[in-house]
Amino acid sequence: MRLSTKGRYAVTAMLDLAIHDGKGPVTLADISQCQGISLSYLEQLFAKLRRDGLVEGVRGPGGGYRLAKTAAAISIADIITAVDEKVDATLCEGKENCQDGDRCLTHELWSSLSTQIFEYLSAINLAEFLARPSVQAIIERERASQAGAEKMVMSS
Amino acid sequence: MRLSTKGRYAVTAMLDLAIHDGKGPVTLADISQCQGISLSYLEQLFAKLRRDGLVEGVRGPGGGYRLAKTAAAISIADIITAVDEKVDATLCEGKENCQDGDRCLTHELWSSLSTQIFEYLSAINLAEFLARPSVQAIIERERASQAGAEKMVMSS
DNA sequence: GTGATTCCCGACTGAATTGCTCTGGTACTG
DNA sequence: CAGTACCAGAGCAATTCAGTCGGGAATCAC
Repeated sequence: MRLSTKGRYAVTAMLDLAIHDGKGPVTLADISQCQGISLSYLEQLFAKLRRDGLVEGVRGPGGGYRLAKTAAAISIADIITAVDEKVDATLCEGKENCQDGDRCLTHELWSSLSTQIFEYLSAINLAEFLARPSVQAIIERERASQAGAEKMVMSS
Repeated sequence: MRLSTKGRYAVTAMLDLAIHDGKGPVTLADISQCQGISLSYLEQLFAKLRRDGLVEGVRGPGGGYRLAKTAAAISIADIITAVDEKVDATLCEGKENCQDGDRCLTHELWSSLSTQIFEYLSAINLAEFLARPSVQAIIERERASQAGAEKMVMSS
């Protein structure tokens, strides 16, 4: 269980998809431009998200990515474990029993804590997260600035 | 806020110190042997822990490290931030307002989540963690094997 | 069909970080 | 003073991060 910028990119992008859920797929180019990260790097992240069945791609013009499940069925933990391939490859994978016997605490103490963080993140799904007031405020602010830039779209 | 093996080493070592709290300092050589990591690496970690006022060293024979505060006054978050110097240096440090205006979710969504994890880890202190049944079970098992190896100590 | 758009896939790279070693100190105690 | 233990810094192999490049394959508009 790692918690790095890689996971942040993935979570933010997934939230982006969740917002546009039901309103057509979102292209990686848009996410790339908005988040300020390279398109190829995003492609690598989404390849993992796709392998884990979290998103599905729609090819061709007007295509992009959309959520493969409902927003409520995708947890933050799902996203992070998908991209941050968990390397809990501890030195002693359960077999070590600390046989020198003096003062020893094995990794079990840590994994106990790590599991709790994982369960905590598992309890948060995209739909619930988006419904939070603090998050809604950001989205509303986004929507306001989006209306201001609507002249660029010229379709609707 | 990162969550890697570095933090795990530190937390596990600090739990080790908390268990032996009041029973004399613990040497790094012991922790090094038991956790299976190098002594110099441990020294680096403990240098950071000491700089943050979490532990204090006792020099000379019979010396070692002990907690600088009570176990209840040290949270897991304290330990992790001490060794895992937080690099939440996001690209746009609050000033970016995502002005291309289309579909954009900034780092604020992530930091909202990151803050919650931090607060969650802040709420757990060493004393409370050690008092948990699952952790106590491990300690008791340790103590049993320690009694088995008591012949090596020959002092008590 | 043709071409444009978009996803898909793999390899490669420079920089940073991790985990660790080595060397040489300094402070304290018996 | 000799041994134990902390303190400090350079350095190093492996891994990861973030990104680049180049080429495919599916889909839609025409």
